[in-house]
Amino acid sequence: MGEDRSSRKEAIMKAALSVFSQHGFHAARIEDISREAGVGKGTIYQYFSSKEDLFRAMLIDGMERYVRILQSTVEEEDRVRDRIRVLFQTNLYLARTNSRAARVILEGLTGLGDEMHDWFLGLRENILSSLENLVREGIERGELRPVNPRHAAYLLLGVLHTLAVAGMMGETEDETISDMVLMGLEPR
Amino acid sequence: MGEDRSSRKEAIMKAALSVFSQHGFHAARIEDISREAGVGKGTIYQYFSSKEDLFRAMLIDGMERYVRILQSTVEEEDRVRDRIRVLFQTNLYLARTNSRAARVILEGLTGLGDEMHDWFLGLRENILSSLENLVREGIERGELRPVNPRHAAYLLLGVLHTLAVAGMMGETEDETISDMVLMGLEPR
Amino acid sequence: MGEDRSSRKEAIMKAALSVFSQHGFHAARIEDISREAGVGKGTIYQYFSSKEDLFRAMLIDGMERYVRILQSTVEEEDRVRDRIRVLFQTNLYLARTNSRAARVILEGLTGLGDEMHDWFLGLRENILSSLENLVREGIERGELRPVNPRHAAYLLLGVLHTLAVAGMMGETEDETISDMVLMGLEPR
Amino acid sequence: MGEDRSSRKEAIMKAALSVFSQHGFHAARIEDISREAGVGKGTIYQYFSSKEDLFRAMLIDGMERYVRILQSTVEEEDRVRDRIRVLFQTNLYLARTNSRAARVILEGLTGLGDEMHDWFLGLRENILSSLENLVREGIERGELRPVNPRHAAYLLLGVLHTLAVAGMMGETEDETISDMVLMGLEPR
DNA sequence: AATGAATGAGCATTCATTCAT
DNA sequence: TATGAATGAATGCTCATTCAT
Repeated sequence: MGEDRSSRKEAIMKAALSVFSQHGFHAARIEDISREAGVGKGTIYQYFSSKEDLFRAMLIDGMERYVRILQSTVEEEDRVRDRIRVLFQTNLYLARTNSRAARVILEGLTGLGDEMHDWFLGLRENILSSLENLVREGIERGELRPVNPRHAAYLLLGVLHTLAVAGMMGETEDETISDMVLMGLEPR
Repeated sequence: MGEDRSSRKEAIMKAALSVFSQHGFHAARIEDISREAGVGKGTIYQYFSSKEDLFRAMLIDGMERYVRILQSTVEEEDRVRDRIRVLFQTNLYLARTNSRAARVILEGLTGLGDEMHDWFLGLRENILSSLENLVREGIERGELRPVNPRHAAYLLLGVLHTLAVAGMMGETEDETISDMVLMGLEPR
Repeated sequence: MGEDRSSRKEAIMKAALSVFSQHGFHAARIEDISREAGVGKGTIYQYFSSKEDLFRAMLIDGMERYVRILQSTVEEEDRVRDRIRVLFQTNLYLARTNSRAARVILEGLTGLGDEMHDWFLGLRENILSSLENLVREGIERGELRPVNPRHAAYLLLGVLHTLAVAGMMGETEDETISDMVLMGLEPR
Repeated sequence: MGEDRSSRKEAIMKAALSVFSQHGFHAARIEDISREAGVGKGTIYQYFSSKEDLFRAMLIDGMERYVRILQSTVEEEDRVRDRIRVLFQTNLYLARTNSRAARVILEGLTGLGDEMHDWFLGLRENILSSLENLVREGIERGELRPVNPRHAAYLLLGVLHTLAVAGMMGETEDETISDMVLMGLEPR
């Protein structure tokens, strides 16, 4: 029964991602989400207190999945430079294959109240910390030039973002960009 | 008379920027814009055919101003590396001082039809070309390492975007990022 | 349940007839209809897709009721001349007692698109055919002079219309008109 | 100058007839009328106090023209039966060639206040009186059977109306109807 | 718990009318 | 007198949310 609840909630969130991605927050209709989820309209309100609440939950869930995928990918590599490289690649790949979702996530910040804004800043800070640690480790191992780790983390995040936008836009960049960035970071 | 028309239209667009920035497209109400512009509700429809038309006009106008400011700033510098540096600085400064506007512009891409999407891609392509030319010139002058100019342009745009988001978020990055990027591009 | 739906739809159409009759199509407000029907504004849109759709449905329903009443009245008489006489009488009676409804129905033809226009022509043709058959039967039975049945049907419809307008206007004609018409049709 | 005023007013009423005929009262826009009349929007309010006032004036003017044409046609004939015959013919012809105008006049009665309703009843009464006199004269001359003149007038008006609707609908009746009516009225 | 019929707040847009020029 | 830019009242329709079943 707890299973049922859980799976039903997930079905709704999945449908929400689909519908919000296609129409954006305001144009998406609760009824469409309920139909896509295969539940009644009222049922959604058993799991989420409002449309906005559902959007928040979906956004948070989506982002956390996204970050988790990136993390797991990174952990498979040993050398820091390879980690950065697969980070870029996977990021681009995900953005390409989920361009609609990526777009609605980018949109998600506006008009959704300070609570979300703060949550987003927190998530961003987490990612920056991870990247910072990655750079610091690279420096310690001698794989990267001794730059300011915080600033390098910003640079990496920026490129991640750019590649996401590029993927979203349907552009097919190869990995030369990451090479250039790494060149700026590598020793010598 | 042409002046009056013109100034009234500008007043409306200015008010639109303000209101759209605060609430986003859907939550913004025409009546609020008209009040802020100091005109009647109906007057807006003398200059713009719909809420969406007004939003589009405001977005295009805002972006063109933004790009024009960046261009004029760049032209004041002589060396390519300095141009890139002021480009980053000005971009960050503008994003910081117009964070609300920057946010609505970033949001602007979603859900506004293919016409806008195409216009945006066109603008993006223009900017990329300019950056590409900048890099090419830098390479010719020996100021930059002989990288693929197109890819370098992508990198630069990405950093511009990132800095804009950083500025938008109220973060106060210094210019170390641009230094790192430039290190990745500089000869040797 | 089907009952509930049905009765609610009927309540709305009844209220629509009342309100449209009082103010005409454009001046009638959906909110007034919903109030008179005792339902919420939105409920109307569960049963009818637009104000115009509601008007059409009401018009068609009203006309069909009207025609049905006339038909049932006619069928109670045996002789053709008596049928024509009760046709005129009932028509005048209905127009008198439903003058507002009659007016909005007469108005209904204007500005409602070709679909309605075609529907109306079809209804008119049906009525003309019935009248034509009535005249033909009268001729065969020797009750009427051998006139062109089609043209006689036109004449009868014309008088029906006139009497309807007269009834609508509150005038109280007696049946002398039908006598005159019948005189024009009777043998010899 | 008085001429100018007069001709300008006529131009506006002519344009009003055209535009009201095409769209009906509510859907017609003052601006379209002013454009078609070749005057400024405000100018209309120098001659008419409101849209409704203009509609009234146009309706009255149109009906009076209509009646005047019918009268002049009738006066050209000598025998009563021929007068009735040309009355039917001209009426049908006018309705055919001015079907749009005929339609808006038929529509005109609804929702325009009691003042118009009264005016219309008065006009109708005038026409009925004329027809009544015509019938009376026909009886005195022995051209018509000694029927109740008032009731015969009703019959004639009814046929006029029917023929008008038929003409409006684009139907092409010949004059058999008038023959039938006359048969009902002729002596013996 | 699940449903979906019912609800009504909310808003873009139109257009008759005014009035400064 | 003529104009048309400016105005804002008025209303059809949508859709998030509720609640009786």
